[in-house]
Amino acid sequence: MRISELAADSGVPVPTIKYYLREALLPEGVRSSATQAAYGDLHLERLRVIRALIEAGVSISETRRVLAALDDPPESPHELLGAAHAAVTPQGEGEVDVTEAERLVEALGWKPGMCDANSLGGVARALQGLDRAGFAVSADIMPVYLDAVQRIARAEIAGVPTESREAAVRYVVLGSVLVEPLLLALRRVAEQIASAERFGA
Amino acid sequence: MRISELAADSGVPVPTIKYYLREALLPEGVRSSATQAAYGDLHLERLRVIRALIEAGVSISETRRVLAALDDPPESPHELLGAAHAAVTPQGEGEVDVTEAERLVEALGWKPGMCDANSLGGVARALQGLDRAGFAVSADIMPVYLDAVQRIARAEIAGVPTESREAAVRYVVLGSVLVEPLLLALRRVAEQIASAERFGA
DNA sequence: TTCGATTGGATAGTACTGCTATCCATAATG
DNA sequence: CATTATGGATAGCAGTACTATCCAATCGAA
Repeated sequence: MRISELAADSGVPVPTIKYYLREALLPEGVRSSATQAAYGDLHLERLRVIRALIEAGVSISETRRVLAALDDPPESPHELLGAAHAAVTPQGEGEVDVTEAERLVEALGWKPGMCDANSLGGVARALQGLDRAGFAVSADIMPVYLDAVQRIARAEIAGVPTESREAAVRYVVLGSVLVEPLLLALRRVAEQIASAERFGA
Repeated sequence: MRISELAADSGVPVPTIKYYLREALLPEGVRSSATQAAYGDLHLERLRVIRALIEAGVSISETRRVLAALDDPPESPHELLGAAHAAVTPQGEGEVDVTEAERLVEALGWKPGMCDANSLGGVARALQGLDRAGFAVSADIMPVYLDAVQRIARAEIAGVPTESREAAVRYVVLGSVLVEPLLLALRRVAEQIASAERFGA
């Protein structure tokens, strides 16, 4: 497959594909001469993953890290999850106090060292953002959040396919990243429905 | 309070405050002369909300719409929620097929017209993104997602304060937007814990 | 009252991101 | 042999969130 066919099949313009090649999101094709390279179905598939990640709001550099995790799977699925999360979790600038976050996630069975520092920092930064806006999450609702994310996470992790490592890699990396917009969108719809139920349409 | 005090108290540099004034995120102070204006605690509070929204990844124009919803609350809390969601829901470029999304959210008690088209479109676009990446959400997990977001939404809507309209406005607008990073961060931590439980630390 | 500092207002510049356009020598193709 | 496509390089562009500079007016301390 030549680059123009790859562009036609994927719907991504040739200059953009060249850009992804430059940015090392897409591996180079097999060179057959100085002005020719052949691309295969793997390139097409990879291109679709790239587009999905970028449209989901993942930046180029994060996408590169996610793809690196896909290409170079660590030993255990657990480390893989960490790599995928590290690739995509926004790492905040300043220091944050994680003690509140630690206290919170103890309800999930958390113990020190059980998850990477940056993920915990993400919780801490989210709490900080709410706090600085003067918004307090009520004590009634936080347990609901914790219970809900625990149900989600357990079902997701229980569903990790074990027969093939490649399948597990795909599942964990894409699942943790690409499902985020789905969950947020579903929450919005659910809020509107619950609101209609309570306040009337 | 002068602009320099506002900057000192909020931690936001003066040129940035000027920028927010230009962008109409922050209302002007009370002018006492051609080169003097007084800012009050409302400005300080507003500034904190602006920073929280922007740090949560909300763009300037979305922030402006969220603040407009805060300032100009519609009749019912239900419409308010719609306004907040419309302000902050990314509206995709192309057309999407929402029939799959409709079918999905019927499990939440959804009926035609029960939520605004763009929120449903958000679900459809998220599904499309997953699909194009070749990632299928398993039939076992989707019900867990639906159940989890429904629990979350019901608890949130049940907690809407009714005694004061202003409190309800704050709750709905900030709650729907600023809690998003918290939920995503909690999910990541919960996934890591569930993963550690299943695969060993 | 004088003089440096501050303010509002305007305008322009910056850094970054995700492309997009153009050019070129080379090489495949009809 | 003329047309077209390719890889590679470089430059440009549009959008976003600031940041910097300048100015005349005015405040406020000496």
